[in-house]
Amino acid sequence: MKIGELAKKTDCSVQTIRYYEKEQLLCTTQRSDGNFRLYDEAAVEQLLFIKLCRNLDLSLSEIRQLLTLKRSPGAQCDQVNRMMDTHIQQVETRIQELVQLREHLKSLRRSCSSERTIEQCGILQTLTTNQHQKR
Amino acid sequence: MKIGELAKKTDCSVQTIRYYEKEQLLCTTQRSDGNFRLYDEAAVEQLLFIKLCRNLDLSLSEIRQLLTLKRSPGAQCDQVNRMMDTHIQQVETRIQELVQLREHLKSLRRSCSSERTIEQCGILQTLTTNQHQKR
DNA sequence: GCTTGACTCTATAGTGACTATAGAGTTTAA
DNA sequence: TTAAACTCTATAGTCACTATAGAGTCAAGC
Ligand SMILES: [Zn+2]
Ligand SMILES: [Zn+2]
Ligand SMILES: [Zn+2]
Ligand SMILES: [Zn+2]
Repeated sequence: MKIGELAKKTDCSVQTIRYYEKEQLLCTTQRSDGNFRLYDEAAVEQLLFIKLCRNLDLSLSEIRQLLTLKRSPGAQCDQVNRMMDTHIQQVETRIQELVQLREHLKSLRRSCSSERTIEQCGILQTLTTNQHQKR
Repeated sequence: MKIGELAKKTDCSVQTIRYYEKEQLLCTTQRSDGNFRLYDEAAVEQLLFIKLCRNLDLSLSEIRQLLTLKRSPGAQCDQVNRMMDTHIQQVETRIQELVQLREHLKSLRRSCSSERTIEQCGILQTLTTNQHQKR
């Protein structure tokens, strides 16, 4: 199948597929006489695997590592598990940061009502006067 | 003061300051004889304002809008408030996405223990076999 | 055989918010 | 005077794409 069909089957843009090839995540083994990329079912599966990993927010470099590991079936799981643990930890950290940010934003938002002018704006005042608290 | 001193005072890198100038967030009004940028206390305050906004994850474009608003003190607060509300909503959405992602990652992680080989890896199996569930 | 349209190719630039160079010029202190 | 420390501009890199431009390929219909 040609790249357009692979794109449709995997719900992935044609440019993205070519980008993954450039990034060594998906190699095109065959080309047609007219130099068109040709793919088989294994390519569909590999691309779907990549998509699932991207949905888990794994980076392309992490996915590349996973694909390499998949090709050495005798190896131990440690590396996969460590990657997952690190990844989960990063997501956890980001959630905590965002929760704090949300509370900060909400309290800032409470310092202003719509009827005011910019001059009296609690939000801008807070953001500005904080700067003068040098002690 | 020169750019290095401004950088130290605001805990901001020299390149970032120059970048903000290029992005019209901080204009350099004066230059020395040797073409060095010169700043005053107002620049320190503006840069600190920008930093506070960045800590709130506001985009440079949003900060540019806030700076413009700050310069028209008679205007109403609506625009500021709308920006904050939108921003809070986006943070909220992102938190929910990440919480779901975390749960997904955790359940995936539970499908494997370190003693296994890649061949038996529950994580890789889940990511791979999902692809065959075409119905 | 020819045209039209849909597809594909490569190469390049853009996104956002920086960071990191290279290669030049300026200032300051010893 | 010379060395170090600073500054200047311009350019490229980061990440995971997305969007062009300009060319070539292919299949159907006339
Ligand atoms: Zn990761
Ligand atoms: Zn306000
Ligand atoms: Zn925003
Ligand atoms: Zn495993």
